[in-house]
Amino acid sequence: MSETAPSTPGRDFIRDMVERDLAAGRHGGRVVTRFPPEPNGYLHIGHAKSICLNFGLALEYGGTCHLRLDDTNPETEEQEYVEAIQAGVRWLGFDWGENFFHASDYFERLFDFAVELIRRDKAYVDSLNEDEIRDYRGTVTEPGRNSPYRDRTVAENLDLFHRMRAGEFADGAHVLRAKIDMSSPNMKMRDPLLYRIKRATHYHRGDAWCIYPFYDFAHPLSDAIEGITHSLCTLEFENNREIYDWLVDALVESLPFPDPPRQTEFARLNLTYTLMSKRKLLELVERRLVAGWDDPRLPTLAGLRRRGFTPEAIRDFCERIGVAKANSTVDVTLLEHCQREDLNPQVPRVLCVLRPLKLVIENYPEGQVEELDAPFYPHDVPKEGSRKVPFSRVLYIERDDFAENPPKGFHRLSPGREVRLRYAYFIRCESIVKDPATDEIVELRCTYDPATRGGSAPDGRKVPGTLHWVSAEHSVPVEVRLYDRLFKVERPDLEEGGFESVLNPGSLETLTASRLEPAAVDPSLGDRLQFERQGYFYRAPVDSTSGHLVFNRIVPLRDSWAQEVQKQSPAAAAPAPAQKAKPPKETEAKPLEPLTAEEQEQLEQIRPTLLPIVQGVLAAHPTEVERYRSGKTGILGFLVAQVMKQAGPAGKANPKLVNVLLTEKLSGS
RNA sequence: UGGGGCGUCGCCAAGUGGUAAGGCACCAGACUUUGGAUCUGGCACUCGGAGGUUCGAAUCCUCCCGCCCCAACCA
Repeated sequence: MSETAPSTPGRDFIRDMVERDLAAGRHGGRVVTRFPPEPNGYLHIGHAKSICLNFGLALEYGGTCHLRLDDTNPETEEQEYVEAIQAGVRWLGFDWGENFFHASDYFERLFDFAVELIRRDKAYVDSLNEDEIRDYRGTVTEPGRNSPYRDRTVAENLDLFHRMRAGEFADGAHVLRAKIDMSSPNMKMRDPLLYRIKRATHYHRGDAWCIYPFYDFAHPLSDAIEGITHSLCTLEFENNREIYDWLVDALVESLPFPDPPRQTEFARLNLTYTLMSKRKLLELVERRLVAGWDDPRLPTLAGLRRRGFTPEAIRDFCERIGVAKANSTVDVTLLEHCQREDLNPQVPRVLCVLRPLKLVIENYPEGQVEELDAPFYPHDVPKEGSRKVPFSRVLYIERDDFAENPPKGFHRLSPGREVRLRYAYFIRCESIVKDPATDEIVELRCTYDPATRGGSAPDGRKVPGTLHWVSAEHSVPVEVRLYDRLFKVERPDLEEGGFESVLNPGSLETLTASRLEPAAVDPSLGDRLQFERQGYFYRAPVDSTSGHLVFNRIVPLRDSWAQEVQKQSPAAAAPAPAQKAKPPKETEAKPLEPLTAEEQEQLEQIRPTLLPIVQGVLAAHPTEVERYRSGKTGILGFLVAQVMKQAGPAGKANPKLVNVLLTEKLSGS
């Protein structure tokens, strides 16, 4: 793992639990976790949360974390996914060492566990068909009924189960079920299915088996086989925990470790403006709504990686979102923030004009070229390095940086206005050249001030803004892909008409005429660069060819001018902020119950002992006293606590009397 | 509706009987050769609601409300 991996993870209920278990000596002091994906899809940032949690826990407590493929359903699983999963975990920066496992490698042992269960009369072969099983299960409000096959003898069940394995029956003819309780209020406990007959080639086991265990059976027992101590999963498995415990407890004597693993659930990650369910991601891929599992607009690890996100940023993000049990949707701006924070202090700044507008400097000699010094890092990034940027008579600037009729607050170029070209000269716009046919601005005619070389004026005059630019002749053409959120709404999954209706048509904008300063072509600068005033970009390795450079925008820079423009647009101004005028709540503390005569007497008795303490506390906490007097009366509780502490062992002082005394002193001098 | 969970700022999230942390977002200002970064300040008199217990409640008790999960031979 890279050394930038966070070393001070946040506190959460899971780490609290692990520490309690460690303190109690459970599991012989071991901490063993696992990340158990099913190889039926690509990993996404929601999995990253789980990976960071499981591997992070192991790292923090000197334990290990296993990577285990939960491959019990041959129909949906593929080797391609296995490799993508391994690549994803490794890319994130985690190492499973020797601990790479397949649940399907445990099939023989799992079969033996099932036989053991049958011998104990805790499992039976059921011969109801699928519909009947559903029917017998009952509903959430009505109990289920026992299957007519539920009372088969142990011998009969043993025989049938072995013959299921031997392939004597058709798919679906029989299943193995746990014998628990068909009237359990927990639907999951109504004799859950343990094994089904399914003739399908397994990507890892081939045709070795024609019966396959279900998740509810395979998962807890795989955990037990591996000596997992803490089995962490997401909230939707809460109801399955009862089976988990039932199984590991039922088979505890046959298990390799004395303390069985226990399952703990936490909330899965949701992110705004995207989708996180494997099913919907698959749909996007299969319907070609995106270019593939690694489409840079997708929240898949493959997509984020191809987009240019860094594992450091993703780990930081996973740490900041915390781990809890409340369903939540994290604002994607937090992810973007983490990515900027990671890149800001380390990547070189270069100049790239995304949408070029030609600019001719009329008083600059034709054919002249100057090499201007430009540092790679701004003053606030403590890194060294610079390059030469060629300056000439014909340049390109960003189209957005010129306005014929500048709106209020516009700091850039407009007719007659002077601005600075970054690291170069002050220029003034003298005239505009338009295409007579379309009226489109095709060229700007400017003059420069030779005295401002480097970007500052000897006479100290100021300029409203600084623009990035490139020399037309020396810059190199590049393709730039501007990625934006895939959906137009925060919660596409909640959309009535399906997520397709809210796809953002502008989620990918491909710019083919962008121009990059020549020095930035050098690959030794690194794969990630900041294009000044635009954002962080990634020299996309899979999309670039030797003669054709492609840059992906990872994340734009914050843009307060764009926000200003937003605010000024009439569309944005429409929704009047419904100011929730909450009437000030009457919070006057209910008056303290008057002291009884007895209490009054007590007070007088104890006053001499308590008074010095009260005064001491008051003197020791002048700011609190000040805040109390300015209306923050809640602090009284804090002051009472201080007096109580000093008054000696609990119970010595009557808090009510302390309260009275304190209030008296506070309202007095 | 039976069962299992969860409700603390716009979004996450600490806090578990004694002053409602922090981050993102947002707002204002300073600084600035990136409208970036940085810095400063502002952002919950109150914790889903109502009662109760207590000197003192987001924390304990009671009732209520809302949201999520469970009736695949998926995981």
